[in-house]
Amino acid sequence: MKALSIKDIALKANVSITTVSFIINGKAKEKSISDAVIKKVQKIIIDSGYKPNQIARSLRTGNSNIIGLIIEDISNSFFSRIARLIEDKAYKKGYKIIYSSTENNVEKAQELINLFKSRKVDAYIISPIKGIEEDIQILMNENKPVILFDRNLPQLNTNYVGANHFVASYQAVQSFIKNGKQNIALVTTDIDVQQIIERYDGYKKAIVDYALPYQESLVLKIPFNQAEASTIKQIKTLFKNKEVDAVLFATNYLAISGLKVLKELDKKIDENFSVIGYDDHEAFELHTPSISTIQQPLEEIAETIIRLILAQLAAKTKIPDQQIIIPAKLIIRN
Amino acid sequence: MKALSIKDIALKANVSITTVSFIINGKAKEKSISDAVIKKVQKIIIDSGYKPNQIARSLRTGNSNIIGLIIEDISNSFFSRIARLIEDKAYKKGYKIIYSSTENNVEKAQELINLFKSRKVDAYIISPIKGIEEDIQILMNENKPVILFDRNLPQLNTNYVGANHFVASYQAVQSFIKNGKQNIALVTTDIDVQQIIERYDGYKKAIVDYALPYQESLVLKIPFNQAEASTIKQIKTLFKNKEVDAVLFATNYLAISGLKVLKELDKKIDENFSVIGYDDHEAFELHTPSISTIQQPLEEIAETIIRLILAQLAAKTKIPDQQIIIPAKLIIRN
DNA sequence: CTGAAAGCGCTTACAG
DNA sequence: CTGAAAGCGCTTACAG
Repeated sequence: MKALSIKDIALKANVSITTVSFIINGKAKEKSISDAVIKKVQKIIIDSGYKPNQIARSLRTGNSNIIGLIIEDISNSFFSRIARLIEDKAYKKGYKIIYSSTENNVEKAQELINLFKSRKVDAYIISPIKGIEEDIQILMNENKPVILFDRNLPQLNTNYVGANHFVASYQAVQSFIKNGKQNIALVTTDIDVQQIIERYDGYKKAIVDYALPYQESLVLKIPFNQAEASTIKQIKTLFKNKEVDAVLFATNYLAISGLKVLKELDKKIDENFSVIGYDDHEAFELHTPSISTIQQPLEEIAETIIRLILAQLAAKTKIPDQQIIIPAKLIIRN
Repeated sequence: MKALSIKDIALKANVSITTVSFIINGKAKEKSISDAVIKKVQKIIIDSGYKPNQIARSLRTGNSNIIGLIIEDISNSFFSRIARLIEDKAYKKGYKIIYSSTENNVEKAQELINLFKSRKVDAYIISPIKGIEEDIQILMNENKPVILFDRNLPQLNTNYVGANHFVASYQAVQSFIKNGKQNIALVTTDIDVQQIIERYDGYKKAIVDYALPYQESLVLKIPFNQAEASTIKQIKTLFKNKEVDAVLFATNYLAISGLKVLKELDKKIDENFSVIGYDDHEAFELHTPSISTIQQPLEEIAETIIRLILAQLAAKTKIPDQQIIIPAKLIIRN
């Protein structure tokens, strides 16, 4: 059973396909098609259940009403929540999302960009990784709207939407210090991206500002993509260091691993040992005791991304790129 | 800067676009193109960075190498994990995924199916909802591969991959009973889909088989899509019923809400009060005490879905639909 | 007020 | 061993 085409509709209605096309695209008035013809054609379209072939339309017009979303890992709740919000908002404006996970792998990210390019996506929302600067620059040269989020690539002059990680982690450490903590650890990843480096910088700056000794041994950089068992082992070693009286985790999954370690070690979170997580996670609030965390304003980030994208898509000429930094919020739970 | 087309490559290589097309599609040998020409054209393609326009290819061939994934909500970790696994496996076979969330809304699901249709996706993976039987039947009539997962639509004779929820919830209740529980509650949703009904049926059957009184008042059917605050209120009322000594939650998010209630009420999970969750969640293991749960074998489900899809896509003729029921696992943590 | 025709970038049956 | 041409289903400049 072959799908109907615009030709079939034109035939049934005894008009040209031009006329049908104008009516479908709401240009009937503008092209002064008679009301009678409009009515007739619309009825036939509805009765027959005809749906225009978007592929043909894309080939002709060069755009697709699809926005490509490239993220690190859809199964990470930070990304899946953002994806859902972006999807909702895009959908309301008539755009669909194609997404894919890079797994933090440069080759996969490049392939994805090429793939999206060959599918003629109208715009790109990318949580980028180091090493794809050039590919992104090419997109920009082709005048495609590109919005980076979560992570920025400082070499690039793109649109960027992200949280202020430096300030957030500074404040987290500050709150530890104000509660009398002296040996504050940071558990972070070894990936070399700005938003992770900022978290480290904020941590270090707070330590220094408050005249605490900076101790290299309290900073644990977990290799990205390693099995959780190894991560747990490394964190365990850190926690066995009796000095540590507070820990800031730089990502939610590291915090989860850390909490598992605490559970295994039967080490309590109390006035002698404090924990702050990142990006929030349902497990944080439920944990006994509840875990304080740094929350990125997901709704606001998604909203801003879509706003920028739509502005770019609507603009006839290139609008200046914007770097939008949104404050993250330290949620103290105890 | 316009993208290169096959014409540009043909021009540069001084051959016809037919020849270039054959080479791109690996039909050069079969069409006995000379090695010299193949080499020359391939070099030009690589040097120029030419990528075929997939939109044009799709229009011509009628397929897209895209699989449409329609789920309830990507931000639910059950779905985002499945999505990630499906994406990985599909990607390895050269297929991309477009996904979208239905939010359990029939109109949105219908729109999505139409949208995917108009984009000529090659196959559909759908976590369906009641009310789209007809739309799915139409896809099947058009001979498009369709795999339902998570939820089945019994009226339809489609491929289906899902866990055995009846047995799983039966076993959960059985384990409560063996531990001497007498007043076992079920917190479930009011959505009228098979996989939820099965969980209820398994619960009830176990109660009856073990000659416990079935108590309507211990079954809480939470309206889908209501604000969590209302859910919490309803669960709170249930828990204040002093009789309840065990609870089975039929979904992970209901269990999360339930755990929040227990925390608020300061009600302990111990030998007097047991809890089993569903679908697992990182918070379950971390919880104090750890929460037992029914785990669906995500990897196996994703693997099976992709296997069925690829078999269908490879088949010249329609292969019989299969209903594959995979056992779920009761994970006891305490 | 409406239509014939070109063209988007491919694939492939047919011809030589 | 290789190419000219039709056609996938649309949109739109042009003509009347």
